[in-house]
Order: sequence, then structure tokens, then C-alpha cells
Amino acid sequence: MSTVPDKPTLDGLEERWNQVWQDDGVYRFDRTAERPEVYSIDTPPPTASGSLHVGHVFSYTHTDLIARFQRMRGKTVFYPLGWDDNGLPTERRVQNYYGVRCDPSVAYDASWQPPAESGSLKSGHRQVPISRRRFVELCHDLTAQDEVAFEALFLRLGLSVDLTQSYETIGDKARRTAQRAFLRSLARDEAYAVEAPTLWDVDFQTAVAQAELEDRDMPGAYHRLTFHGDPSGGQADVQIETTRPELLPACVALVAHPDDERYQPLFGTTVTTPLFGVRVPVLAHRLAQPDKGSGIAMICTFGDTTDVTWWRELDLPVRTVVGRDGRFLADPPEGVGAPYEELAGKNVKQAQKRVVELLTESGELVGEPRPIQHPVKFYEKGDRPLEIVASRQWYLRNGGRDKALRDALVARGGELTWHPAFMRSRYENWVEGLNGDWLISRQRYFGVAFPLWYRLDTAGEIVFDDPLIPREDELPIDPTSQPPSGFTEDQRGVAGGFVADPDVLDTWATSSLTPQLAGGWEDDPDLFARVFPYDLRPQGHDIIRTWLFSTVVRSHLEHDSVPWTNAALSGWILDPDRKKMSKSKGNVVTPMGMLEQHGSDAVRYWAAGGRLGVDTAFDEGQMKVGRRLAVKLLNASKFALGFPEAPPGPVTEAVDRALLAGLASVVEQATVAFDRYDYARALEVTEVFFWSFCDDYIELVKGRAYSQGPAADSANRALRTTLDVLLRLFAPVLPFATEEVWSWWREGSVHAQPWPTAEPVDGDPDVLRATARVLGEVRKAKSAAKTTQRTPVLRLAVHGPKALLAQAEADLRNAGVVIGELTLTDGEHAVALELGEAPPKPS
RNA sequence: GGGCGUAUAGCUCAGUUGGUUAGAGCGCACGCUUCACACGCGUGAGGUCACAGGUUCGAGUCCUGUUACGCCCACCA
Repeated sequence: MSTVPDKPTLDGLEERWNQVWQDDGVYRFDRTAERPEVYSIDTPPPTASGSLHVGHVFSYTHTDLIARFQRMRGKTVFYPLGWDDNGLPTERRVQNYYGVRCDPSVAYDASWQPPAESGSLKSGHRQVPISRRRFVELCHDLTAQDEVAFEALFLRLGLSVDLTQSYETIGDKARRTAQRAFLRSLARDEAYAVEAPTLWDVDFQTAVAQAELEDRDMPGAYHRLTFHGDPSGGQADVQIETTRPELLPACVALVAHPDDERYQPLFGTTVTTPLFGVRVPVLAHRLAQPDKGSGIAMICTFGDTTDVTWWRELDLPVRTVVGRDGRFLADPPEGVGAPYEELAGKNVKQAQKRVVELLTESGELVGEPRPIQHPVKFYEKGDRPLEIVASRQWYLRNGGRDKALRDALVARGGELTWHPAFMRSRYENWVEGLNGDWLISRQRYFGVAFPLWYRLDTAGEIVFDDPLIPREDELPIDPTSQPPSGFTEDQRGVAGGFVADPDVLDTWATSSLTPQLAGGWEDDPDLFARVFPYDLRPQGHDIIRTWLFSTVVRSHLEHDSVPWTNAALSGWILDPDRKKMSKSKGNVVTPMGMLEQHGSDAVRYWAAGGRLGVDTAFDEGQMKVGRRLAVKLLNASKFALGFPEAPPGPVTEAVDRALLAGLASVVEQATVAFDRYDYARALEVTEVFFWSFCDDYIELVKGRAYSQGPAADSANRALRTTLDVLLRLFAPVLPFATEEVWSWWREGSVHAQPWPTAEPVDGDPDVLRATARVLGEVRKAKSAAKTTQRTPVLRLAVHGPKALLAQAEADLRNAGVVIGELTLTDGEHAVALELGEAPPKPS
């Protein structure tokens, strides 16, 4: 316990109290607690891609508000901090930061060091090829740096995380967990591999999943092309429209709607493609839209996902022209004509340009291309449109091909309590719209490897049907550097030997296991039993389809359970133009700078005003208000504690009891709101009460509090009781200011105190309300007379609730500086007064 | 095209199950060095609750429709 400072300040509170909290382990999880006493949080591991933005501060504060409330409610809070250091963002950041790229053909060189000037590479600078192993090491190095910065920010913000429960998504533990979960799904036939057309990013050169797609509106053009009818049969030419004329050599058929009378005569016949002279069938399919283009489309392998559907359902051959690097293959598909060689090696854009030139020369392009804007599928992190290439990939069943499973997963969503409730429909929307299983393999380097090898037959061909699978106790394994049991390393890649599965798991295939990772699934069953299923998953609503859904999938498959009982979805930060705050703008205001400028409590106050699910404006004004509140709390506390503590005894005065009755009501409302995860409402009712406490109650009782005797003691007790409760009510939002004040007069940490309870008080809040109203009228009169509030009132006549006001007469007289007659009369609220001379200004 | 959400003061937002004259903060205006606080205090001005119907004694609140904005989803030739 220390004393009340003469000049309280917020400066330096963050560092001081963080140190104490860490030293004392205030937020340490008590792992002797049984499940019912635990409140466990499946925290979002931030992507350690180096960029922190105000959105992190916003949503992580929301989680912390809930964590602190639950802790004060008596729960042992399991609040780990995770790091998502897995995946493409890390790879890309390493490439840009160090100016390198991973080239698996390069030999490992442990002594290779990145250029000294790293981090400031000009665009166009050539990236140095380095070995996969060195590349992965750099990924670890850089994420370690980033994690230091994140941790510093989160502590500064006042998150009550338990740093002893940290986890990551790429270390041995994470790899073991992810590989184990995969192998179990494999054993249950939930995971399977298949060769199929797959959405493919040509820059990252990896397959991507449905959940990672986004549409972007892109310029394009309809090209009208002439397909030639069979001259021997006397058929006319057919015109189709396409936005991708470069895929003409990949054309395998034309398709029109079965009811389309214009094309019915052609069904079953063949036509010849322009330029390349390939005979393709004309077929009917219900997905062809008569009102689109000319009503008849060309099917290519593969221009879009509709092509894939047609190709599959109409049982068509494959003519592949676009390679995995996004360039046209060197050799044309069988039967494709000579002009193809002009396309070989070109990228899609270049090929399109050339094909259009050739079509123009041959006269097979009808009219000018018609420019349009149309949606094009992109990988959400990608820069060029996705292509579709056939490849062998691993999938995890997620209901995309199985109605029963899909229904079961929708039902899991119904088991969750969503905050806000309407977010549930986004989940259902997504699950019900799935059109395929979850593609979990990625052709990348930095990630969790598939724990599999394949045999090579005597001819050296890979036998995919019967993968070599490690035992769980061997995990984690790196199949690219470890041989399967029963083999030796020198059998790698030789006939009769083995090869590793070269792929890594989708980053979501690891992130979807955060409950298992943080809770020590299988590694620490005792811990897992105390935290799983979790109480809360906080996250952004933009990743319902990815993180939230995939976590539900894994938990359903592995544990036959929901992973948590509550899902809290934070909104986004909007810049003042009401747009989602852009990265560039977000980086202008750095989170740390923001915390330093306004103070952590102030920033938390702003965040606490943003209700769950509601997009919220970035508003420095609110931070200033928050800072004002924190400062006010320090000063009001200094006042309340400025008198020697009265001996224990009753609160006798009506105004004081009115205050305590109002306080009890506030406690009840705040508790109800917090229990509903409505921290903003809890803050609001507390704040309104606090300002009235300062502006009305303190002003009213000030004179009495300075005096001596039973009435003074009553005020003293009321002040201290109210302060004690207010500090606890504010503690989740303003952890630093409340802890500071708590330390002036109480033992221990305010954050380890029980949440206040609304004990019944024999008092009438209307006494305070009515009195404050009269006091306001007096102030108004003085303000209108443009005189100081110290100006005495010679006579004051009050109409109002006399019985109530009479109980506060002395305080009213004192606070209003009424030196003459004071009369109270029942009736409509009205005040008449006569002002005296303004006192001389103090020198 | 389908789903979800939002629309209240210049700005940011409250408004619980329909109930007097719609609230707060910021900003603005006018004052006040009042002994907790100038990182302060007081007072005030400011609203056709997006629009049009409907239910009701009574609608910001419920119903229907419309508009605008945002987000999610959709087979994108």
C-alpha cells in the first residue's frame, strides 16, 4: 500500500504495472482448477507477417475485456497467446525482407547470410536463390523478431494473457499436432488424395482452397469467334463468345442449353476450332445459358470452374495448354495445329494478344472485341487470376460433397452462441454453399509437411495408392530428410525405394487446431481436459469461412464436439471515410505510436466502445475522451481518499444512501451486460454513473466531507465504498488507472478482486437525482448571470419533491452557496433565486 | 441473383420487451483560475429518428414495400 500522490498522472503506468503483473503472475492460469472453474479462450494467433495495425488493438482488447471480467467473476482464465508463423505471409515477407527466394535445387549453406541492407530492397532487385533449409531458417529468424514486437505491443496494451501458455503454429509441437490430426483423419478416411483440376496460383505455384478465393472485378472483352461446321455435311459455321480466346487450343467441346432450339440441330455433330483445326463435339448441358453471349460456349480445359463441371459431367478429354508457371506449355496437346508454337512459353496475357492477332489475320474473329468488366477468381493473397490445372492433391472432407456431414456441421454452428447472433447466418451461408471438400495440400516450402512417403516401384514410378505412414510416436517428421521406417536414406528416389510427399499442409490445416495446440491435446491430456471445449473463440468476421469453420470441422471429426461454446466476432476498423481501413492508412497510425500518444487505457476505452460485430470508426476523439476518463478517475479517487478513513459505521445520510442505491443498480446492469458479452453497455452505464458521481454527488457532499462528525463519516464511507466498486467496474477497461488507484489504499491487484455484487441498499436514488437537478438550476442561473459559481445565493425558493429534497437540504445549501433563506415547496420543478455580489477574485 | 447488416444532432454512437417533451460524448457558442482535477468546471444552441404505407389509444422501436451504403455468397462462357 502506498499513499495518494499529490499530482496523479497516467504517465508510466503501463510499464510499471506490467512489470508487477508479470512478476506476480497475476494472470497465470491455475491448472489445478477443474473445468467448471475455468474460462478458456481460443485466442487468435496473429500472423507474424510483421505488420501490426489498429485492428489488432481493437479486437484483442475486446477479448481482454471479457477475460478480465471472467477472471473477476472467479474463473481461472486460460488465456494463451499464439503466434501464427506458418504459411505464405511468412514466406513472402522473408522473400521481400531478405531479397531471397527458395530454390529447392540449391544446396544448403549454413554460412550464407542475407545482404546487410536487407529490408530496403528496391523493387526489381533480383531475389537470390537459396536452399529450402536456409529459407526455412530465415522464416524462423524473422518470425522470432516479429513476435518480440507483437508481444511488446500486446503487453503495452494491457492484455491479461498468460505468457507461459504461448503456442506457435510451426514449431515441433505444432507440427506433431497437425501431423497427428492429419493421420487420424487419414485413418478414418476423412482425408484422401485425388488427381483433379484444381484452382492454381501461377505466381505462388500452389493449389488454393475454395475458402481462399476472392472475386475481383477485372476488365476483359468478349471475343466472337467462328467455329467451322463440317463442310461435307453442309453445316453452317457457329459463332461463340469468349473472354479467353487464348484457351482456344484447349477447347474440347461446344455446349448449349438442351432447350435452345437454335443449337438443337447441332447437338451430336462436330465442329472445327478456328486456327488450330481441332474437331470438337457440340453438346447439350443445363448450365449453358441461352442469353449469354451467343448462347453457345466453348469448353476449355480449363478456363473456369464451369468448364470443370462440364468436363467432368460430359466426360471430355483434357487438352492442357497452361502450365503451373502460368505459361503456355512447350508442346501442344495432341492434334492441335501449327499456330500453337507461337504461343509456347508465353504467359496468358501475351498468348491472348497473339491469338487475337492470328484470329484477325485468319478472319475468324468476328467484329471488334467488346470490352466488359467481369468478376475473376483470385487467390486472396495473389496478384494474377487463378488458373485451373490438373494435379494430385490432398483433401479433407468438410461436407462439400456430403450432405449428411454438411448438415452435421451446420448443426454444430447451431450449438454455438454467436456474438452477435446474426453472425451465425454467415456461417450457415458458407457451409451450405460449399461445393467441394477442403483442399489441404499446398506446393510450398514453409509449412507443416505431409507425414507421408510413397514407394517407388521397380520402374521408379510412384505408387500413390499405398502411402508409407509413420507411427504417431515418431511425429513430428520431415519426410524430405527422414526415411520411412524399414528404409534407409540411400533408397530415396531410387527404384524400389521411396520418395517423400513434397507438399505442406494448408496453413489453415494447422490453424484449425489452435484449441488442440494451446490445450496440449495428447501431449498434455490433463491440461486439455481442463480447457476443452473452450468457452470462447474471439475472431474477425472475415475469417468465419476459414478459421472458424475449419476449427469446427476438425473438432467435429476428432472430438465429436464443438470446439467452444461462444464465438465473439469483432468488427472492422473503418477510416473516417467509412471504408475499411486500408493497410497504408493503418500503417500511418502505428499501434504503438497510438498507445504512446493517448495511453493504453485511453485506446482501450475507444475499443471498448466498439460492440461485437459492429464496424467501428477509427476515432482519436474517443481516445481523448478515454484519457480524460482515466485522469478523472485518478483525481476523483484522490479526492475520495483525501480524508482520513472514518471508523467502521453506518452510512446515515440520505444523499449518501441514494448514491449507494444507484451504485447497486449500476453493478447489476453492468453485470448483466457483461454476462451477455456486451462490454460496451457495461462501460456505458458505469461511465454515466461515474460522471454523475463526480459532477453531482461530490459537489453536493464536498462541504460535509470536509467537516467533522457523524455526517462527515457517512460521506467518507460512501465515497470509499463507491470508489472501491467503481474501480472494479472499470478495471477491465482501464486496467492501468484502476490498478494505480487500487495501490494507493488497497492490497493486491484490483484485477484479482471479485467482481462487485449488487447488494441491496436502503436508499432512494431519487433523492440524489432531485437534489442534483436543483443544483443544476442554481448553476444555470449563475452561468446565465455570467458570474462565478462561488457567487452566493441570497434567497432560494424551490418547487419540487419536497420530501426528497428536504433530506438533502444541508448539502444543497452548502453546494449552492445559499447564504440566505431556502424554501422548499411541493410542485412542478421550478427554482427562483436571488444572487448576491460576486466574491472578490483571490489574489 | 441469394443471404446478412446498417440508416437517429455537423461527427461518433446509445435508445433494453412500443409509453410523457428522442439521449450521451465530441465539435461548436457563451461563461468560470470553484480549495480532486486547466489532461479542468459550468451553461447553451443543435434532430421531419432514410423514404412511403400499415398495425395501435400511442411507433425511433412492430409489419410491408422502397432507396442508399457495407459485408458475405453465387457457374464468371
